[in-house]
Amino acid sequence: MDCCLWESGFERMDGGQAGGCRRCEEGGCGLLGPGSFVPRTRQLSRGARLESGSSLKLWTVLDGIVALCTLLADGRRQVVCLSTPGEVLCPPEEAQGLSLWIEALAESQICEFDLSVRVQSIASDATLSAGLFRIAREQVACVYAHLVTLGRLDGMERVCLFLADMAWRIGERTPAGYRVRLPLAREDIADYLGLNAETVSRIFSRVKKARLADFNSPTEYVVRDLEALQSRAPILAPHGPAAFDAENLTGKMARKMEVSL
Amino acid sequence: MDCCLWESGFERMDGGQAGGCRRCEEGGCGLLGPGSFVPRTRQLSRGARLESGSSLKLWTVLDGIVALCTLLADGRRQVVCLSTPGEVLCPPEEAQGLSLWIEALAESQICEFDLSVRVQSIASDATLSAGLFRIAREQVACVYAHLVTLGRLDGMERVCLFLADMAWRIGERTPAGYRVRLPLAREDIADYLGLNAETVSRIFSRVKKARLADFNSPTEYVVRDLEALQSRAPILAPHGPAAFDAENLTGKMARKMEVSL
DNA sequence: CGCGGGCTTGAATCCGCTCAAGTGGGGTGG
DNA sequence: CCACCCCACTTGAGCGGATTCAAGCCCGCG
Repeated sequence: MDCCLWESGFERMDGGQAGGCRRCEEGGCGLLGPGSFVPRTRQLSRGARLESGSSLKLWTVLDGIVALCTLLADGRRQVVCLSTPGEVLCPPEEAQGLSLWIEALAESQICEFDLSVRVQSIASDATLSAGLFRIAREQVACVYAHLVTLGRLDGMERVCLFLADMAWRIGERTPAGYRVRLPLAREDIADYLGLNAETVSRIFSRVKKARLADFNSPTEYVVRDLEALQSRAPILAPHGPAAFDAENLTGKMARKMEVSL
Repeated sequence: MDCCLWESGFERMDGGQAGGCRRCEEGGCGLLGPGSFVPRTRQLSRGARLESGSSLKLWTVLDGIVALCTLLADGRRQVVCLSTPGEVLCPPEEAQGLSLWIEALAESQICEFDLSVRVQSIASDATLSAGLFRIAREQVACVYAHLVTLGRLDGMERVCLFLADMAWRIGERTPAGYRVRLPLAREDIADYLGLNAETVSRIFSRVKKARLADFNSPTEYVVRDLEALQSRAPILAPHGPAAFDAENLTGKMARKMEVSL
């Protein structure tokens, strides 16, 4: 089953001939090329889990939102990273005795490639392994930023960064600003930010009071001034600048980077 | 300059013929093979920094201890990862606008490879890029564990995990237990653990009082019962099980992993 | 209409931080 | 050799932010 065939909403790269879809262009389908690996799409309902088991797998999120999760013995949970449509995941099976899994936080579709079926290809195909290296490298940079967030930012900063990041990733631009439909529960957000659900809720109220975002409902907010929100955190939103249109943003980014030195 | 020639203490893999040293066997020299890249050893005194700039570089720590650091605009610092002798580093230049650098936390020696000088090799050499993928992947697993530490463990747990991890990495086994010469300042430990120096000091005192470790001086401690120390944290020490002799540890690890599910 | 789950808000507690004072060991200069 | 200094570390007091526990609210659903 080809991920592009799964739903007609996903455009094929070449009009339907070879494998690969636009959503995967930068990810699985783009990297693995047409034909050599067989992708498989999966529909995940909220709470559903995927584990790579002992095999090396690669996933591209097509729709929804998924988390890479882990759980401690006493039930404490940590969301290690959040992935939104278009992003590629290739997580290790476990990290130092902590088992990891992919969990859908909302109804999601995901495209799966099992690389283990052709292990030699990985060792002998330079393009493929260079691509995997690139993916792993991006993941490293992303986790570093999140690690700094958990290690050094306070609650307000974490939440503002999260809201700005989500606006960039899944917000839709409207005349009133960025409108974001948040498909996450407070608990999920808390587990991502290293806080607890009540604290997240309280901080959302403060954000609202400070007019940094308007919450129309528990699952939707609008950001009028994304930069004001972003500037509340001393780190750039992980997915910000790339998704932003060029304008003078590069200059702004350079300035921020300078400051952060 | 070949890293093995730098100091006679580092044994060559093949008795001196081709490049590569034992310390690098699993890292730079082992991966890059003799001859194709020229390693360069550097002596770093405490506080010295290395930056990859725009080029892709790979470092193997030969001696001492180095940190991958970042700094926020207001001076908050976070140590993203700590590397001890034998470990390989290939960090991105920056993570979401946060610039990263390698900083020696004690007198250190490090072996550097500049991969940019032969960019095509990376794209066309499958063995090389597969090796880089493996390195990046290990780094991802390591950072995930640290991220969970910062997100969900309290001070005591973080410190116990740190002390156990260091015992495994740089402790020497003596009849009295593991003796560890800690070449780090309290501030550095704090920046690694997302705490502050005073808190680290206070928790060290608690650890001492609880007889989990004896501090002979601010820079040396002895752990009698490594397992007792380790069990204070609900995560395995990042570098623990591998450095531990086999005995029944695999069984214990399996049990822990089960529980953590 | 009642139920339940997720969200919000409040009160009390606890943990880590800030600020500040005190201690100890290594190094320098007299 | 000793006195002194300096810096890192330790320890204490008070504060503030996040958690816990608990109550109340909102909304969808049976």
